[in-house]
Amino acid sequence: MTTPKVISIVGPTASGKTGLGIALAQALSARGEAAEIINADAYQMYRRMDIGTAKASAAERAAVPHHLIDIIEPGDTMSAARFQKLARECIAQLQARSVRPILVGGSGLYARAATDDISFQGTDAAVRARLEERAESEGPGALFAELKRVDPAAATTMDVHNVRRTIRALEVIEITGRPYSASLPRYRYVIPTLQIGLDLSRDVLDERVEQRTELMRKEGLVNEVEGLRGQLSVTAARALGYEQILDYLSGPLTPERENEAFALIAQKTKRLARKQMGWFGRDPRIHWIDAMDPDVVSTALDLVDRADSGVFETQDNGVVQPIVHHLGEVKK
RNA sequence: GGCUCUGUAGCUCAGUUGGUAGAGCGUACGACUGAAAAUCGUGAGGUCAGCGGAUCGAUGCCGCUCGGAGCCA
Repeated sequence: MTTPKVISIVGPTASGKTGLGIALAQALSARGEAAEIINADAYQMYRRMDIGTAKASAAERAAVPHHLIDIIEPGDTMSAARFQKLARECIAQLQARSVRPILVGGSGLYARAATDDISFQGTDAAVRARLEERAESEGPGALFAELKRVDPAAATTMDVHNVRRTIRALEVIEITGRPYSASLPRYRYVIPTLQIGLDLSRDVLDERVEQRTELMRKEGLVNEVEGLRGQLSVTAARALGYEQILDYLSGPLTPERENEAFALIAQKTKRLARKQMGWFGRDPRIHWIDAMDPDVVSTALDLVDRADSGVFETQDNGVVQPIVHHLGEVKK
């Protein structure tokens, strides 16, 4: 018998990924197959950032083991490359114990880093610092012009104003001596995986986002952020929800400003959901199921069985047309 | 009731010494490999509150109407 496929649950924020992951793990173990969860959500890796990142509750985590949650301090920074290493080690360890890994997370790049044919090229603080300095002194145009000269293919996938990505591309070229464009990722699994996407219409999603934002407020997001003030890394301070509350806390604490902060969080969360829909909607290998379906778990279980039997192999190699789904559909 | 200010994109506002308008945010669509809840690109959207007047021509000038804000009574 071959190793069962890794399950990766993806989809926009507030679509129910956490709940489905846990329910699926329980359903699998109910029929004698051990399964545990690996978090693939960039911000749930930070300790003490609980409410705003919508982590699984203590009870849920007691019911099914979770990995890669609460692994760094709020002052630290995660990266896709570091996550890739951690996630692959974790997958290997679980599989060695005959436990099926269920990846759960909405950070598209992270989910792909775990299972796809992507290799990160390393980084060099000195090289990066020099490039950043040049961007300051010579302007982003000069750097982009250089990228265009040394790696025209890479230059076409970005923009003059995107300094961050331009710097990264030049850094990789300098470190490896090869074009940045030589190592672009493809939609190809390196670890056999079944991706399950949770799909739902925009109006339902928007409503769920609003409810969840309100819930975060009631659960004490403001207090949580207040307790973390001054301890957050640049990255952690940009987390959705945290950035807005930090801004609120830096001014007069009026009810009006608090309302505005939460309205902004809901608005930006909806935008994040749309971005995630776009990112995941592009991957032809994802098998979409209706998040509102009362039988999501059995539908997902059925997908797992079919994936294990190999019927998706052709499609998951990107040969077949993507499955029809209604991600991004605007209800008339 | 009187005086002053004010009404421009979904929101906050620029602007035109009269030649039918812009920005930021939002929104839609898109790119994306070491911060990815990041970073960045493109587009849609406005009878410039309404009506009338003078003008070759009004969003801009004049008058009235309607709606805001403030001051004085």
